Amino acid sequence: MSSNALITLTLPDGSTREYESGSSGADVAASIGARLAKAAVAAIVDGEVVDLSRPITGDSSIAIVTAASDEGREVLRHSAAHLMAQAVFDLFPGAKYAIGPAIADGFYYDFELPNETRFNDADLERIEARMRELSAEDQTFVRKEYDAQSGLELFADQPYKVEIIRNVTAGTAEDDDSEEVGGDGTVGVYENVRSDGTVAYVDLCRGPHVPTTARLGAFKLTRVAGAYWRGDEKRQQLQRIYGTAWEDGKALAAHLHRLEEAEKRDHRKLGLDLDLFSFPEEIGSGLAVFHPRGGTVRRLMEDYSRQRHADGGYEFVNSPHITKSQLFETSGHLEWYAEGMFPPMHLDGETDYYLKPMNCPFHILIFKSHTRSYRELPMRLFEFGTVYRYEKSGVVHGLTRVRGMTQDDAHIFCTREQMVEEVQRALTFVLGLLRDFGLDDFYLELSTRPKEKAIGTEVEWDEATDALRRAAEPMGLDLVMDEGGGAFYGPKISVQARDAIGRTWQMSTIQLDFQLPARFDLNFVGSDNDKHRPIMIHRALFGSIERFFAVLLEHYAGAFPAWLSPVQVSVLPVADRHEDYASAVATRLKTDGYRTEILNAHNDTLGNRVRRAKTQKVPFVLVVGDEDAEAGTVGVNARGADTPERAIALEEFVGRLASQVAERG
RNA sequence: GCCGGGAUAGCUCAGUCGGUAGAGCAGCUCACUCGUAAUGAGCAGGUCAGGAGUUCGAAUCUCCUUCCCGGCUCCA
Repeated sequence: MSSNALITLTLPDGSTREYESGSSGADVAASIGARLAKAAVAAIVDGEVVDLSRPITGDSSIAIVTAASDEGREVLRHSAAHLMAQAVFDLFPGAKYAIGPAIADGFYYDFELPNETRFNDADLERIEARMRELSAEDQTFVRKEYDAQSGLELFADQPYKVEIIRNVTAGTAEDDDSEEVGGDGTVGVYENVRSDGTVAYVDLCRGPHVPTTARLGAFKLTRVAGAYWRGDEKRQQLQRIYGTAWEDGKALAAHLHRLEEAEKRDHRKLGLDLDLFSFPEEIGSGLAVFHPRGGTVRRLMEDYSRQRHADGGYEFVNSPHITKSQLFETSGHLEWYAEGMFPPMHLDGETDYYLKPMNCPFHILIFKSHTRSYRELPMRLFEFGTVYRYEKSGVVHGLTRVRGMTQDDAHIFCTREQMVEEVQRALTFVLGLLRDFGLDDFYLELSTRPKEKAIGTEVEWDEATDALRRAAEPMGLDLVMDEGGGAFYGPKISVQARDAIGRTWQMSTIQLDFQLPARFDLNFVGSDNDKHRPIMIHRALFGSIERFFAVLLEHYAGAFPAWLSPVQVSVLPVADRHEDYASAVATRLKTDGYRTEILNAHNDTLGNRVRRAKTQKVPFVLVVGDEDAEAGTVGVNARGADTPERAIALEEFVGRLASQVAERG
């Protein structure tokens, strides 16, 4: 093809332009405008994101990627990971590098340092400073392609790169490898080239990258962490450095600001500030106590849940916290789940006792206490069951990951014919319940048979998994697969909820189980007078009350809706002489069951008391003075309202509060 | 469990070179009695997470334990 052959490129707006064959994205950007050329970091040619410098040799569609786009930021972050690795090599000679992808909001790179050296926080500053120097050198990212053999030679002293190349060429690539190498057998390599033409850094990489390191400025290294090679705890632990990178300083600052805002919602901080719960060191890791205010919220959650379960056809049961080991031997927990259990209590001359990590075996025994008829099915047994799990020390986290928790747990015993309908019914039930608590953005996840820890046959698992899928599909929600994520006894559907700032939380789980009924030899008498084996559905809707509490706390940033607020109304007399009236107002509210406190004038100014109530995120602050005592009114300062209202008739306020609470607002 | 970082008053934090601790807020008392996000003064509050070691002397240096934070793995 001659150098002046023309190609036709189609721009995103549908217009076409002609260029010389071999023109690059950079040429196209420059021909459109100087500003675009400056902002460009990559190009999308026929749907594929490529380097700006990649020559285009045929008619194509093209879009210029600027840094301020999702694709652009990904390129930026991936390039920043290379820059970081280069800085690490400069400062830590002999380092080995593994993988360094872009991730949500940032990037990381995994390293192995010689002599078991570890990065510390001070190293992050040095590495970041070195990155800035390298960025200032304006090194060019240059793509090269090699065959596999040359690639292996090039990275001969880099065992992780060698493993990646071998995997790709052997066709056994793992997911991460596609970040690094193209799928066509060629090994893509990027070099960072200095202005004098020398090569400063080489990496195995699919790309694309920004044109030069000077494009990378708005970045920050955030933390250092251990990470297992291939995410496998049986393999080498590497040193991972996380960073974030953005199109400009303003976007970086905005990101850091978002992190700060999310920190303000942290349930651990809010739990302290609002006096809801604590984790006394004396009790032990992952074991919470709920204070009166937190206890109130929890009671309200439980009360509402009980009412819904009663309406939903559940029967209430109760079971102890400990049991003889035999029960968990029969259930398979001691074989499959022992590492999640607290060690046993040894009693002289008796069998061992265990704290329960799950409620299911107990509910099974309740089912088994009689001969059951098909007429009793589906039997739905519900309990707020407190369980204890020996979580590994590094995973305990606030209320979302604890060692003692209460599940809103139920086990549904039903026939094979009923199971799809029962799962569907449970899904509908949970979505309604979660919506009542103010969550309304969901998707579903279907977790399948674990690779190693699973009981039962493939056929049973397939049937159970298929039943869950059939139940989930009509819900009209996205269904995401989670291969290998099921429990040891059955697959599960989990409901994932997005909160007010877009984070997702695993809430409810619904599991279908053919195994435990068999292990416990459960049966019921059918209409044919024969024995049949029931199916079991395990389901917890809040997940755990502790976790759900944390999710709500973060979702609402501590400002619980009025129906859940530990204190719904604070009554503030303007001066001591209004105490009697304030007391009368409070009594009136308490008569209707509203949680009301009085903040008296003694020792404290009105302004400060308003502040205290507002800080505690009380939904309604009532200020009562001479005019109110005279007229039977209140001043209403509603949470979130711009200005307080004056002279509202007490009964009018009560009505307003009543309707808000009734609507669970 | 693994890697990194931590623990000083109820909370947030300061504490220099190793010489046994300090502030603000919260609490209590008194004064003030006030109409919508911090009135003033005073008082009290600490085995510096726990233990061992080094030292004439440890909040400070070393080791162990507990607990917390950020990740990895795991998970409701």
